[in-house]
Amino acid sequence: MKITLKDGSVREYHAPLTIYEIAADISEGLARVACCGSVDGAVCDLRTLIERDCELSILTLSDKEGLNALRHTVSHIMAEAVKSLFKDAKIAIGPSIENGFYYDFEHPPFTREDLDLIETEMKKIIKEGREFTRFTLPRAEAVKLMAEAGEIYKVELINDLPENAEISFYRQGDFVDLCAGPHLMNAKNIKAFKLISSSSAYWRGNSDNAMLQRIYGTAFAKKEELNDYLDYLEKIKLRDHNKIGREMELFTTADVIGQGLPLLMPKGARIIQTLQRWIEDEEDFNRGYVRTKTPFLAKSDLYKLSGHWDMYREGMFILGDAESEAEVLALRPMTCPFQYFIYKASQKSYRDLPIRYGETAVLFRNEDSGEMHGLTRVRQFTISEGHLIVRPDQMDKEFKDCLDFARYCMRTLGIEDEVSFRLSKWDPDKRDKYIGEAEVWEDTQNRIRSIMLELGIPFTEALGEAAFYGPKVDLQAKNVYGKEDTMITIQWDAVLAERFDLYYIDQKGDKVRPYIIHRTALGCYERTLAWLIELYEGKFPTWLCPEQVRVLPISDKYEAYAETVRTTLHAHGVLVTSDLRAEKIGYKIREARLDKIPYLLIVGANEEETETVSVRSRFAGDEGVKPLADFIDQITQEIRAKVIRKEENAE
RNA sequence: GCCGAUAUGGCUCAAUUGGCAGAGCAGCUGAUUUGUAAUCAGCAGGUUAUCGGUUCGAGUCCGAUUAUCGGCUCCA
Repeated sequence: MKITLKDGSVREYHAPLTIYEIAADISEGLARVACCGSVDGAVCDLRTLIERDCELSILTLSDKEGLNALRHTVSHIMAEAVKSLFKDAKIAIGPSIENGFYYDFEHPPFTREDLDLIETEMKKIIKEGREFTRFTLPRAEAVKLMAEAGEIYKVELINDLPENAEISFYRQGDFVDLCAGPHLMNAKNIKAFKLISSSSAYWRGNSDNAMLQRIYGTAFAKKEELNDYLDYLEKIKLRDHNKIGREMELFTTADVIGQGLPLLMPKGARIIQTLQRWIEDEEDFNRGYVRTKTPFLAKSDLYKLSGHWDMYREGMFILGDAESEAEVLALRPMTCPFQYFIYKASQKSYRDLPIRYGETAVLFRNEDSGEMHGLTRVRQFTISEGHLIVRPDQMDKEFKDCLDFARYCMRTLGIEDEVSFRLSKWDPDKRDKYIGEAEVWEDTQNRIRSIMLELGIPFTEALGEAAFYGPKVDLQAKNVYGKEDTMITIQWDAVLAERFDLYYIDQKGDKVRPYIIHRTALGCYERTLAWLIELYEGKFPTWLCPEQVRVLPISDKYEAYAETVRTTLHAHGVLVTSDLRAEKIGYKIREARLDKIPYLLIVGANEEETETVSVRSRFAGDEGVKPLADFIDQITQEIRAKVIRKEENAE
């Protein structure tokens, strides 16, 4: 057989060999660092027997797949350690994940002390240099092996494997685990690992199932890489919007007000106001939107019509008892049906379309109590919501325009590279979660996919992430902890027009159903603010800054000019605060307190002493909306002139 | 909703086996006039999240509630 290697060279063997043996044949050093292989592009265990011609890469710790194999192996060693320390623990699953690995156990909650014990035990195991061996069993014997060991979760996994699946196990010492691999040959190569945290997780991610205990850990090729990662985890917490957003007095919460109901303080409200004015102006003056203002609540009848009553009732705040009262009101979890009734208020011609309704809408969603988090997950939020009522022939263009708008917003905020696009599809196996015909779903998803491809936007596809009425494009962003949230969503709805009996009159005089696009421009302002805080570490672009200039008076004479300085800046729309205290502390300006303010205006008694100091060198996104940098310089000149003039008059 | 943890001045944290709630920073007042992470002195600031219990006595022990955090599940 002929084996083509990564570098293009070809090796010939006459008998079947494992990947490990081939690696050893290439060089002993390669065999030592080999973690797994890639056969014709598919990741394989080193123990895989190669029997035919193929393209083979030997993957090491410098490959992503190799590092994953290492982490997966460490997770097995952790399971072994847990089993040897806590005999009653039952093992569930333990994969490698983005920055490490985890393993789920049936066991009472682990404490940090438990984790330290487990770590010590793992080091012992690694020092002993366990060999990892692989074997397979027929289904019946596999079930028997795991059942006898009392591993009920493994039995369930085996029973759920497809008919023809190979059932493989890995053994290290006395520890045997059902596993598809790949794994390292030996524990010797594990140089750097750390158990990070433990928490609970449902078996198979289903909240109806048993609650298991998950231990998260990570592993790297080298100690330094591990330490760098741990440092990074510490450092990243300093950007947490929930921490610095409160410190910066952008928002706060109060026990008596309730969970998920943050209070935006003057500075936070100012940022959101700036964003909101920008979006509304952009929509109304540049993108052909018309504004609506609709009620915060409606009768349950409306939500029954929209489908929310059946599909989303748990998520709504219902006022009154729906069981005993004939009619109850509910706070709105979205704006869609309200805007549909604005459309329906008069008969529309094909000439009227597309109609683009925009509303800065306050929405209410009754999230489960454990879900609330800072500004990213709240029970009341404000969204740049819009619904476009569109003729079928206009649909592609309008959808593209919505995408363009979303990208324009990201670009203006200077964070275009921070978002990823996701085509969120329905799950055909869960028909009860969706309304509408299967063909319509498939057809719509295909159309969105081709639009994305045509625009050359890289995207991923996600099953079961669609809205109940249609597939969508989501712009996803990660928070400092790596958790992903949807910032912006653009949804293609081919079914609700029917439900609400929306139509227009076409050229022939017939009634035709329009399509609907549900979309946000910036998503919801609270979440977007949270995300901006984290990305900019609170050091916002000047145009977004709630405090753009701080005046630091350094002269006793300043009092006389305070009014001049303030009114001049205000007249130019600059947000300015003055720190009269600075007068007393003289020149001692503490950077720690000022690094989130773009400009300091140091005002002295004369020209030499009056100047702006730019604390930061670069302001991402400033070009996008309002170039304040030059502007401030210009104003400074103006103020200097006034200050000097006033001084002359006084004399 | 589920599992775990936490809750002491504006912030960060002390308070021994249950025994007088304390410090630094921030704030205020005065002094200092010095160009970017800390000048000096003084003052003020807390019903220890809330409610209840045990006790001669509770920040500390017990229970409930509320909120916050880390996850799971769910979602913009």
